[in-house]
Amino acid sequence: MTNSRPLRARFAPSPTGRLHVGGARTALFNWLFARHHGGTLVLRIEDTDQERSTRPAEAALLTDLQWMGIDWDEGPDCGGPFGPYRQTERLALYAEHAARLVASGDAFACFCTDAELEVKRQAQIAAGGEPRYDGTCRDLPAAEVEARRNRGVASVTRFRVPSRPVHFEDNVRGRIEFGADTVGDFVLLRSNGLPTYNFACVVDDVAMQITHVIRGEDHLSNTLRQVLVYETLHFAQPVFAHVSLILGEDRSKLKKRAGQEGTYVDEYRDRGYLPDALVNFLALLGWSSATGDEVLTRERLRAEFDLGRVSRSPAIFDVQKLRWMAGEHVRAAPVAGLVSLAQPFLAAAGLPTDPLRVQAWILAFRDSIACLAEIPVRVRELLELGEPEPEAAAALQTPGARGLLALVDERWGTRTDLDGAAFKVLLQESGKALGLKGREVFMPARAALTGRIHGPDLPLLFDSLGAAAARERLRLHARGGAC
RNA sequence: GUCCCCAUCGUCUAGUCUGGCCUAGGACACUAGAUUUUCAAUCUAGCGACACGGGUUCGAAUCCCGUUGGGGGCGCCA
Repeated sequence: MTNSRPLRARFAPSPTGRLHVGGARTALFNWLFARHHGGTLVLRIEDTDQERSTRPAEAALLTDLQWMGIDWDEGPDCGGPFGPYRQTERLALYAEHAARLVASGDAFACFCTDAELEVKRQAQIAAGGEPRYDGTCRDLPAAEVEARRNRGVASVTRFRVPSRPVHFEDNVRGRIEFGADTVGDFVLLRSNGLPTYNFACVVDDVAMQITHVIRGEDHLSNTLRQVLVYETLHFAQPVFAHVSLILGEDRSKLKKRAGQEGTYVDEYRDRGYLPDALVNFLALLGWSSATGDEVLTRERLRAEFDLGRVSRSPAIFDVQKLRWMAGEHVRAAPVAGLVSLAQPFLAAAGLPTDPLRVQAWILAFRDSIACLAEIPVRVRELLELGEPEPEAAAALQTPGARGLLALVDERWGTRTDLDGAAFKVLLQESGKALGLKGREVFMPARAALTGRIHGPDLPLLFDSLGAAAARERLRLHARGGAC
């Protein structure tokens, strides 16, 4: 169902909690799609659940999206020609359409209570059937409706579901068909006057002239209901695209409830992952580049994104692969950028943040980290020199080790211009003078400097430590020094 | 239970629409080797999959049917 209207996509979260990776992926696909085609992206807040929606959650949502580099053209914060963009601020619109449906006989008042409905549902399930509204109030005479209203009995407005099969075209799945009578009459307006999701969603997508609805597969059966509403209201339907879900390691839907570690976007921000890395990883969950490449910049993602390459089967969120990809992005990032991103993490850990030192640390550790929160951990390990590990102690006991360190110290003399590269030269020359092999000179030096036998390149380590600290540690083990 | 969706290495996937180029390609992880002063990074190699059963066809991972398995929905949540 292509049309020539200008392309408008939307992301419509409910502000009921933190943004989780599934929602983030949906937002990302919409963003990628809109930006790829030069269309408009709308951010709509679906806050009709007053119990659970909060303003702080909404603010957090925007923060998370912005951190990911997902921007929108119309939304609650920036307005737009089809606002307002919070559903609770559009109630008159829903009421109006609901009234139209009631007037045409396509909707009716229902006085059943929650408790009554729940009992019926349980009975239907027990009887081995599908739980659904049984039509109790479907054909109440107008006078009876009036009478109950006058008595002050609470009511909801239900959609009179027509008894006919429904089908729609899905951009990633093809034709989807539902037989007649697969759903019962569903609620349009609650007793408190607020619309339900399936109603508000249709009214708004139409009012906001949305042309493409890209959302999770969990909405497939909602789309059935929504299409019914589109049809009876004679609204033009958008193109639907249902993206498969992201599953947890237990293969079940990644729920908003407290789940496994790493299911919320803010966790990645807090850990100092590069947003482009998360974006890259999420994009590859259910989509792939035609080139087969996997480590992709945001620009390439945007240039190559294509709904036709979105996969139908669900994907499990593989934290291990995300960590690898995050590391790739760290290695590809400009050092200056990493320095400023690392500074807050160092400051929070009470560590120095002067740019030159931070740069030395970045250079030393960037090959082995996935996120910036790992920097202070590594720096602390480096700065806090404890007892040498057994292997390091052994390296310091090798014949010539202490003599070497002493010679280095002696040749170092009063020079103050020593950096990592110069230190390496000094080491090598001293070793040569004593007839030592590469390993015999580097291992004792490493052991003296860090108390360990593994770690980054020695010159990088030297610069990370600073000449003064390095020399101090060297002298500790030079000649007959204590252990 | 019922409706809908899905089904390729442990995981993400290419290939499926437009059957043959697929004795199924890549990536993560894992294993081994190379390289390096060590670790990491990097490079090379190895391991490893078309869920099953029927069709259709000269030929099927690709099309059809069934089975099984997995997921999602079935709310005055979204």
